[in-house]
Amino acid sequence: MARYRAGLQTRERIAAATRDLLAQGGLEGTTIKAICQRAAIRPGSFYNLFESKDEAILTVVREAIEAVDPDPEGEGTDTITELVEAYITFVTEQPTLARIYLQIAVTGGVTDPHLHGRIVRHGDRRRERFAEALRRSRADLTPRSAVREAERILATLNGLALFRVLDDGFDFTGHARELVKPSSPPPRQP
Amino acid sequence: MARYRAGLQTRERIAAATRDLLAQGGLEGTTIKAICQRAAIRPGSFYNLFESKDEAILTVVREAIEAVDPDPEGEGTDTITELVEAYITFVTEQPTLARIYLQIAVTGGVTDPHLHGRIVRHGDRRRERFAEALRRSRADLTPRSAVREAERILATLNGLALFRVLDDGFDFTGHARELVKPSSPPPRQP
DNA sequence: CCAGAATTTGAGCGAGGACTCAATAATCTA
DNA sequence: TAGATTATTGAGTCCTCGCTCAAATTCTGG
Repeated sequence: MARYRAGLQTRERIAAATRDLLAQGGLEGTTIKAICQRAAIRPGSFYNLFESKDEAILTVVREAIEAVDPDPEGEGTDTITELVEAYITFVTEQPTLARIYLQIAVTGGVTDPHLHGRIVRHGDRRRERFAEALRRSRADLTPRSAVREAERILATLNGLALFRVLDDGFDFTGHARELVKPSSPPPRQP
Repeated sequence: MARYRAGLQTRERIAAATRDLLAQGGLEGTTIKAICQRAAIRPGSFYNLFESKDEAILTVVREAIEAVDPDPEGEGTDTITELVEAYITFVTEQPTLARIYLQIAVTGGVTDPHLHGRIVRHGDRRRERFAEALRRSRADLTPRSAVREAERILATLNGLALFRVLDDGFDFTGHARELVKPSSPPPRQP
């Protein structure tokens, strides 16, 4: 589809425009017209480089999620703390994309069966990843109980992200860090 | 607006149709056409009984928010276990409303400022309620730490509900009950 | 039963959405 | 540089959306 330099550059401009629009106005304000305006192109160019509007949006969301992955190679060396920190970064530095991420999980999961499959698979992978990280640091955990605790931690993280979406002032970071440091009381530096 | 029996009944049918559609396909799939089709009426009737599409949606949303609150009188006698059990009942017996409840938590907060206010106020009330119940059963908690733990529990509950929305088989009830019985291992009756 | 009010109908409006396509221009490869 | 491929254009299609309204029908209190 895109093979020449010009096309690849334009594709990047479109992605950037989509990213900006999503970040400032959510799904609602992200129209083809707006994307084209911001990327300084005409609709025909958009559809020469992207299959559909959804493809552009999913591209941006996937990029955002991957950009924050502490272990993109999948070496299985990441710790639970690193995984949580990655999520903290994602939620605090890309709050709107985080909202879209949750939005797609709740709404898109029901509408489109293909998207639903993607989301479920992503969730499974994520749960396994957390469970493995847990077992690496705590040998006493059985595979079963590691999965269970991974589920609890992930649920809490998502729920906390939900609060943060509603209230910018919510202490998402502090809450999330406490999750993986349950033994010691919250530190205080006077 | 609606004064005769026929009108009141139709109004209820429209609300039910809106509720079902919201749960099924989210805001996206909830169009006037779809609502009318499901309620077996024509658009004119809809607009004779509702000001706008938003009014119908807000009606359903208000119902969902109120359904999550088991003790609207606020007598201040409920325990944390009762509150969690109420949420379990809500999620498992009213999955439709539960899904809507989560959807508006993610999406509704941004678009409509009036709705945003409602959601935030609901969240504040709920957080205080959980915190007070916690303090009643555990005298050692400071007001501050009670609120903090209430936030954590509520976040986890919402996150678990999100998983449950995506996967009917997810053990929401078991997870939720473990949250308020952290000291003892899960009981087993042979 | 009847007059007035409420309810229902259904074609259709204007706006805005995603998307198309034939023609032209730009770019790369051999 | 010629030929082939890709990129860009932009007017325009088709669709669906929320919503309207005059006319017909149904309901209810007196």
